[in-house]
Amino acid sequence: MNTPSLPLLTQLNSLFHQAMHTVAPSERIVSTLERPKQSSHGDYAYNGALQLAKSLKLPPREVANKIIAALPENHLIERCDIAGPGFINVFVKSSAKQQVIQEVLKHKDAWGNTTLGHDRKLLIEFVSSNPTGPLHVGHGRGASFGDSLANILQKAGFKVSKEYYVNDAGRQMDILTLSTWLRYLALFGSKIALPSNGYQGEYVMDMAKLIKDKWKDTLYHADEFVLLHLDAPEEDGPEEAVEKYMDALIARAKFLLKEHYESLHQQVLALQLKDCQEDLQAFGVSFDEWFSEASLFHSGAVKKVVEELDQKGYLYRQDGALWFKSTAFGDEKDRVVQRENGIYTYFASDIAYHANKFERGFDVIVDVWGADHHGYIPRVKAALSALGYNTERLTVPLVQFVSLFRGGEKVQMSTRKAQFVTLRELREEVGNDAARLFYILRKSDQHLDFDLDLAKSRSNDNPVYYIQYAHARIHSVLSKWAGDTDSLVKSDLSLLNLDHEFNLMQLIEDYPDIIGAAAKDYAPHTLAFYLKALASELHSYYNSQQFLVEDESLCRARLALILAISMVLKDGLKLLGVSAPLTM
RNA sequence: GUGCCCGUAGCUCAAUCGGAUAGAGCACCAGCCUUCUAAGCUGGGGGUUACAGGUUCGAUUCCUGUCGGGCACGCCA
Repeated sequence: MNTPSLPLLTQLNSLFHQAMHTVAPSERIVSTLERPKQSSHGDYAYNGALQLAKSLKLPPREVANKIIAALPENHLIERCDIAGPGFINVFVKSSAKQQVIQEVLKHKDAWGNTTLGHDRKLLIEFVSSNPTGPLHVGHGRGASFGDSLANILQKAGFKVSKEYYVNDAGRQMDILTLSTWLRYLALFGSKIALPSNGYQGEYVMDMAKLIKDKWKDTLYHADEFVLLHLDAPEEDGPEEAVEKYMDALIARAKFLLKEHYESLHQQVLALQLKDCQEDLQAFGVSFDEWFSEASLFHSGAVKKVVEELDQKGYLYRQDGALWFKSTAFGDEKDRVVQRENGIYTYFASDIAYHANKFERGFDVIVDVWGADHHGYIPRVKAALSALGYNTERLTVPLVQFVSLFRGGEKVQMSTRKAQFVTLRELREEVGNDAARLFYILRKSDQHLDFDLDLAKSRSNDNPVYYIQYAHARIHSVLSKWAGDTDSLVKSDLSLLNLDHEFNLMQLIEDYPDIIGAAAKDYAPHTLAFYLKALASELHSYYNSQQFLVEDESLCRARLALILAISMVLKDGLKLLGVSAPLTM
């Protein structure tokens, strides 16, 4: 029966599925219809005959004939041609193509929703930068990618939770706390230099000032007490000595500050987290959960998960440390979970964290990581396998590095010297919309060359404006028309028979499949390219035809089409975190 | 040295998880505003998909090797 709310492609696939079943009841061919590259090859092409030919021991073109003959009665297909080695080229009736406009106008921003996810619970973790300093442009890519992907997955029918893993335990936080304290002491005239492996950024001094304002001299200790029996290593000395000196300073801070150390630690963490949250919020990125690493220690989850691995016989002791036999699960070498000094490694808390993700009942778990962490994946999966979890439910899309270009020159960045461009600076320079879009304009696992000049340019070279302009143009026309847009759903769509118009109908017809493909491949860039193509076709149509024509029926039909396009543009941009202005 | 990723037009990148004649944008050349926004449109030239084999009806896509580039190889996170 006719079910108009199903996308055209779904209905056609169903017809061919039935035909295939008639021709070869025992075969299970999963071929689906595709858009051919050339329009002369029909609106859709089917390659099922090619796939079936071998097992039926018949020429493909003959099989194609049988399939066509077996197609059920329908009002969608105009005709089928057999072409090339045995493709079936399907030509769809105009009325079936025009129908999509009404569908979009009826469903509005629900057009494109798919049931791919089947309401499965999905957890996506991204950014998860150490709260030890401002987010930089690399984190921005992870934020843009993760948030856009989360939106797309949600539209594709998953129940999505977004999570940020806060590394609030461990040595890095201690180093930040100490760095802040030394800067604080300097405000009282201290001469102690910040070690080279401390945090050098200006934000550390800002925190120091803030803490001095708040706590006055509560945390002050004279240099001779801070440095008692401690010798600062030479500036270009061995790295090991510098690390040792840092640990000694941290121990000294804990000793001198007593319970105040923990307060300072908490204060520093809170300030950094707040900064990070505000930054991301302004970037249009929000999270459902900020998951604390420290909570895994406090709850005993880390200890528990290590004990469980031990009970299952996957741990052994060597050189004083506790090792996990990850080689038993395909990893290159075994990994330490507890150091000789009794402290758990980051790996240990990460096992506990991922076990926790599984225990919370997510069907699909997505970790968005920087590509430099790719070597870390096998050991996490190994540990989860050892604990009995199905690691096929965990996927780890990798996000590659970002290089900034200004005036054709690469902008030099160095974490060591704290010479990195922050996400905040980038947003201020190019704006949120350009930043969000440029980040996902490349496949995530490819290096990204971010052209700052292009992102700022108000020209046709800039894809952000190009897409937004298409949306604004449509609304400019609609506001000039000044009619009731809700009434356009009743337009006579059979009047739309130009090539441009059919091209546009085809594009908005494809929107659900684009969402599905982007969700399946974890590839938001697919959506960005689609929106560029849709904007391009709209601009082309705009230049070739007048919309506000005297013939009222034709005028309303064309307005219905462009209104539908504006809805898809707006929805797609929203998924990517980009605004859709009504005027520009 | 070992593992993972990548190599497509002069440049930046796509290519519907093996499909038909590999596509866009930039740059270059030639055109389009007394008409709904020219932040736009129309037309043109440009390729041995790094290289060599293999798998099959069919390969940019899958396999092997070579060359070239990136990343990772800690009791760091």
